[in-house]
Amino acid sequence: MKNISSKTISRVLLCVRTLESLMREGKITISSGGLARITGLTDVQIRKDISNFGKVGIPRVGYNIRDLKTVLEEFILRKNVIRVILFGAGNLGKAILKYAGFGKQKLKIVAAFDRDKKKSEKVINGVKVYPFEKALFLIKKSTADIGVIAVPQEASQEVADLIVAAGIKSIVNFAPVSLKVPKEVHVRNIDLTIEFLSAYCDASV
Amino acid sequence: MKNISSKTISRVLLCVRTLESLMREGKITISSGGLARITGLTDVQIRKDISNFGKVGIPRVGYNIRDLKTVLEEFILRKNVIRVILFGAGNLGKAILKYAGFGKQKLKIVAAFDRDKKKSEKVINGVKVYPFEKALFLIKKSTADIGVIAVPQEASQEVADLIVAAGIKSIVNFAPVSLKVPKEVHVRNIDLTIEFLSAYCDASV
DNA sequence: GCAATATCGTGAAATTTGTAACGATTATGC
DNA sequence: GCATAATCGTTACAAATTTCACGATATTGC
Ligand SMILES: NC(=O)c1ccc[n+]([C@@H]2O[C@H](COP(=O)([O-])OP(=O)(O)OC[C@H]3O[C@@H](n4cnc5c(N)ncnc54)[C@H](O)[C@@H]3O)[C@@H](O)[C@H]2O)c1
Ligand SMILES: NC(=O)c1ccc[n+]([C@@H]2O[C@H](COP(=O)([O-])OP(=O)(O)OC[C@H]3O[C@@H](n4cnc5c(N)ncnc54)[C@H](O)[C@@H]3O)[C@@H](O)[C@H]2O)c1
Repeated sequence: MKNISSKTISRVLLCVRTLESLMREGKITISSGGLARITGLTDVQIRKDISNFGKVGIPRVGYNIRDLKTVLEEFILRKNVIRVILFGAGNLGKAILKYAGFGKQKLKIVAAFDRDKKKSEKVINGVKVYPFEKALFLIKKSTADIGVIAVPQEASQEVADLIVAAGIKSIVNFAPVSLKVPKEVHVRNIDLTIEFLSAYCDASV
Repeated sequence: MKNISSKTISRVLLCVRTLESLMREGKITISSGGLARITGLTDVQIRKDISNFGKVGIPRVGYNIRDLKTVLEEFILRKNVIRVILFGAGNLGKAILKYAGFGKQKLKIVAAFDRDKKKSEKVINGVKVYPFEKALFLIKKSTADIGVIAVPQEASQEVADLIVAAGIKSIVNFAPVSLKVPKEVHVRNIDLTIEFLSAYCDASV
């Protein structure tokens, strides 16, 4: 398969989300132009992204929504359940644990860890919060696909090291710190401060 | 001034965050190579980004941390306080309200709104949560720079329309919905589902 | 059945973004 | 003071990404 760029992946996931929403509305087909109007992407971009995965469209008709969703998901997700492990059950971690929307997609939070005894040993929205000390042992037994870091910045590198040691290859990092990880491990940083400031700057600069 | 791309802005904000951290450590100067090692960017990219804003560096020495930070902030932030208005004081909204880190940067949450009577009329971390009905009136009086949407997806377009009506030009949208806004309004979408899935796909596809 | 038309898929052109190379400049050590 | 070395700023080059243009194809209406 061709190398799919990170930008393409984000756009395709946006399309998948939109296709799901169209399915819920009972729609059967959608054109690249229609998807473009909803998502804010361009029609050509959508067709080109889709063309990475084969020929799914029907000229003069567009795409069958269910088929397109299936094809896109098969190529980029390729698993029915993507297993997430969460570090830090503080303000942000709890919001993530309580969010029902992940399950509707293929994301499943399989465990959470917190160093604070008052927070661990609880169950939030069906997910058990374990004490941090047990993390390495438990993670190694149950392979996870993604590690999410929602701990204070001082602890974030230590947690990243543990995630790497457990053999997990994807990290989502909410701490405002640039993590050091081996190059085969992929980190996606979400620093909300930077996101907010970028939103402001993009509009004003 | 030249047109600064959105990517440059994100990188510069990352550098500013790093410079702050270096200042706290008591460092005085840093080279582009040093910044590159910490941030994961490349030294050339950093020098090129900085060159958008003038000549701040000293050959053979690098950059004075305080000076560089000042120059970068002056050019891209240009305000001492960036005022944020938050919609939705649910799980995510509360996490945002309780986060102390925004204030250390120049972000200030000036008001929050929630439709649920049980949540409004409270004060969280010094920020008052108002009932949603009062939003348009209150926002128009106190101009804000950014509107943050942390309401359920059904309500997100309605809230976006209100933010637009209040004359705010930047939106950060956490709802998994593509908003319709006039083209002069800038939307930054943060769909955590897509972020998590992207992190997984980037590492595996 | 056939012309008309909407839409797909795609190679080529244009634009944007990132990289490499290198002269210019300043501190350091002798 | 002068050679040396580190680092900046910038120009030229390369790679990635987006946009354009258009041929191919399936449906619709007559
Ligand atoms: N809340 C926000 O809106 C927000 C915004 C921007 C950035 N962040 C960043 O996200 C991270 C989490 O923020 P928060 O507001 O949830 O903080 P928080 O203090 O509410 O929660 C952090 C949790 O991590 C736990 N913890 C500490 N060390 C740990 C370890 N080694 N392993 C497991 N758990 C550990 C703490 O006990 C605590 O429960 C921070 O790095 C913060 O800078 C948060
Ligand atoms: N929590 C997460 O980790 C997470 C993850 C991904 C996406 N999201 C998205 O973020 C948004 C918020 O998520 P949440 O978990 O905080 O949901 P939540 O249900 O906990 O909170 C939503 C809040 O918005 C309020 N609200 C409803 N309509 C409103 C209106 N018109 N104006 C003001 N307030 C209104 C509700 O009363 C509620 O308090 C949702 O769109 C969700 O899909 C959240």
